[in-house]
Amino acid sequence: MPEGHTLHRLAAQVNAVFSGSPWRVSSPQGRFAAGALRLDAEVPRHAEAWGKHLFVHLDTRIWHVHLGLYGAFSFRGDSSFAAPPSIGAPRAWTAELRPRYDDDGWLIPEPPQGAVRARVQARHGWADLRGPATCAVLEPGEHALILARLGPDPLRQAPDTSATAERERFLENLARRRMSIAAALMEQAVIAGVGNIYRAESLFLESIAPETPSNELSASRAAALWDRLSQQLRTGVREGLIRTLRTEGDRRHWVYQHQGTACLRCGELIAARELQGRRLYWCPGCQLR
DNA sequence: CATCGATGTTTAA
DNA sequence: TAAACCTCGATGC
Repeated sequence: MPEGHTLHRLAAQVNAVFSGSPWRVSSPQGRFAAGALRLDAEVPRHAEAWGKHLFVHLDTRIWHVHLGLYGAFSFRGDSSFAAPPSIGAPRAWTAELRPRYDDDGWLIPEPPQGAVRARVQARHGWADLRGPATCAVLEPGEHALILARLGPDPLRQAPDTSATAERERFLENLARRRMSIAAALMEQAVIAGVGNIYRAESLFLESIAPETPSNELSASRAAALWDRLSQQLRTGVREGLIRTLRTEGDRRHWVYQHQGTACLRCGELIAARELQGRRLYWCPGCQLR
């Protein structure tokens, strides 16, 4: 699940269950032992997402997490710990917890299962982080450096404000590149938070051929693409999954992972090919140059 | 038990 | 362009 919507959801969840109170941080796996010690000594104040990055601001330090392709947080706790089982890559379902408490009144967590890079505990529950691409305590200045390399994030813009500076930045970023629009949308410096599913689904719904050179897309179509992605990401945050297709059944996408089947709009067979190491999906009938 | 693939990114060649 | 990295669930023998 880790496209931008997942990280914004995760930030909200971390704020809901951790921000403002002391926590206990450990690294059962051991690979984040030194970092965990530094985080354990401070209070988490505020979590925020920028594109696919999560930052948790503590008193003086910042915890940086990037889930990569298959990282995930799993949450467990007693009835007052309101959290979904997992945010990130799909994880196995676990049985209901029988809460027991220590002498300080803190919930006693279960022994960690598998490779838990970081465990953060609150009084009534905890979260386990597995498989992140990045899990680090930032040095001064690193936060700003990471943000400087990110393009505009549609989820950090007020919705329904039509001509915004953020959207203008996106149009400028596209106009400056000769690569295909399909390649450009995956560049986090062009637009932050878009991944393989949103790329495929936004280009399909805007009827844009993926190989169209980024700088040949008209300003009006580029603006419509931003608005489309903005709306899709917002739906993703609201629903907790990527649904770009409204149907009665379980199908959630128009083209993503539907190669070889008939396009629901025009009947042409949906195509797929490898582009820079990722699968690209599109409808050759709807997405003409 | 082995292999593969996944909503990602960086580094090396 | 390819490989490396982070982890685990699904699939295949």
